[in-house]
Amino acid sequence: MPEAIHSKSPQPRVRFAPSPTGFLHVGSARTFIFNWLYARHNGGAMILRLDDTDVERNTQASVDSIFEGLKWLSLGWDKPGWDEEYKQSERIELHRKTAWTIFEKGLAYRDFTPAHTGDSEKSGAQGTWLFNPGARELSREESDRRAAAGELFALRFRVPREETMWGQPPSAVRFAEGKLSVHFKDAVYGEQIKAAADIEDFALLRSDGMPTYHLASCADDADLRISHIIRGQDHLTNTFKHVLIFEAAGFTPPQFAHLPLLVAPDGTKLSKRRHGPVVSVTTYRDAGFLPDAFINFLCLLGWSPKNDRENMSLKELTDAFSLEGINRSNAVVNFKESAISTNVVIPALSAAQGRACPELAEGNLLFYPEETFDPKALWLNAEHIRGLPVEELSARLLPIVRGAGFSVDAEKMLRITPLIRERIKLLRDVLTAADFFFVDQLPPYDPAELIPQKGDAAMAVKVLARAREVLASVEFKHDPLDQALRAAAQELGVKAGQMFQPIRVAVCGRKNAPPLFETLEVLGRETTLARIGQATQLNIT
RNA sequence: GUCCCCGUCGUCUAGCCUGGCCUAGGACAUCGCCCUUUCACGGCGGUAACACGGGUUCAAAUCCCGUCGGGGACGCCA
Repeated sequence: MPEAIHSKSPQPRVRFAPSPTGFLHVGSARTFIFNWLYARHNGGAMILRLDDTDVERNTQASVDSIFEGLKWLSLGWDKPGWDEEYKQSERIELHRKTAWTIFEKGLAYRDFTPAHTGDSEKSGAQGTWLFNPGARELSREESDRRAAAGELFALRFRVPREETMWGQPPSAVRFAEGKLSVHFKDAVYGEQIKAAADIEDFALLRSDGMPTYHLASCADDADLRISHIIRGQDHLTNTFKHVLIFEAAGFTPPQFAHLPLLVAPDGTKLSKRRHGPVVSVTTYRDAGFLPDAFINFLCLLGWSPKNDRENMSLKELTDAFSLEGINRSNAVVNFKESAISTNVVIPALSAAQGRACPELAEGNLLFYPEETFDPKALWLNAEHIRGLPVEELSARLLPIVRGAGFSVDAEKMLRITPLIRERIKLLRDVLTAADFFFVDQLPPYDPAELIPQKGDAAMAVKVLARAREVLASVEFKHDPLDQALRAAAQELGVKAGQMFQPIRVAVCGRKNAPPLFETLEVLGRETTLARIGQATQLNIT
């Protein structure tokens, strides 16, 4: 895609800047989606940048996981290119340059105080700390001398403490009623004001010379000419610091839009550590969510088109999206807390199928029960599944069926698909909804299931015997089957339902299944007769 | 602790800015009925919310103040 954006251009440039310290979770995914939607709706550009300045915690596995998640979403991005990203770790010189520019203006200073040893780490309740005593007042000469002598220091931002500090204060810094304050306007949360006395002298460079997140982020956003920063609300208070950095470095701060947080049912924000794979994007993928359904679901958390529309395509979402539709209160992703710990029960699936699935039986695959997912996400996914053309749905189902160890050809799958389309919420449900189409031998079932409603064992035997005769000669097409079986029911003096039930159980191995005639049609005469034959051998009581 | 943000059915939300049309609308979930060869889909209906307390006003979910509750940020992490 050609670089056609000028700095004065009205076209927005947004970015998604995850830090690779874990898998991509649903909260980050939503941030990505909102940025993408904003860019697409306004004909702007979307940039991907890895904020990887934390060498301690970054892992390649995280990078891979993030890409895996984004790839599944299939939305893509514009810069630096598809499957490419900016890496903060490769732009450190730019960050340093920005820091020293601020320093030269006298808006940052060297702090030679040794780094915190980490004893008061957990408390997080320092509250009133603003700067280390003595560090701020150090003369430039003294500062230069100690630095030249090789003393370690952190570079700190000199947050304005008195009116005269900034010679010509930018509009973001105001003085009123004896108090200095920092201002910015958030597209979602409105006018934001914070007293400078409540902002500590945060670090720009660490004593090892590495930039901090605040510095790197702002320097990059300015350099990449980001016009709108759309991110989680957990950054709302940090934004005052960012505004200060932008102004001190001589940049115009971009527009900000903070998103309400996605929280767990207990109200706390989603955490990779606490909630684990339950909040991972790949978990949704593996369970059989359609990317567009997942996107649709996430969009509805914290944003509304305000017209009661819920089931929306990507195109509709793009057309409808606007920052004005974002609300301010946190949204709960309604998974069951119990799902967090019940994620290693794959044998249950095989058992339900009554068949050993080579891969699954190993017990290595994780299985997430339905409660892992928000009911609304499940419903939306089912809606999207029903909205898919049969060919496409079938093509998506095929690899799942094969992956579970069954062999089906595409043609048969295409005939099965319409029969289960309205009966599955997740793509993986194909394994439990259509299993009897795939196996040669039906798993054992309770013979009592063969007994029809308001009937007895004798009726089941009678029905099965007659069905066998009828099905031996009738054409295996919906209408002829329908007529023949109904006629047989009448002959036997049983209700249609009482006729169909034993047959259904005999061929499907259970009571709940797709419509009978369509099922028989796909199964074919041979399999049908074999299964009914087997049923008649059972001891029905 | 300090600062910031938020508070409408169980959940996601509309309404709030520009008070009256709100005896608060929709969706999911849940319950019941209908359709029906089972299940599902679909249709119809039910239960269910303006956190609380004061103001302002003829009139407040909507405006103001307070209380309580929840969340977030306060690091040489991001």
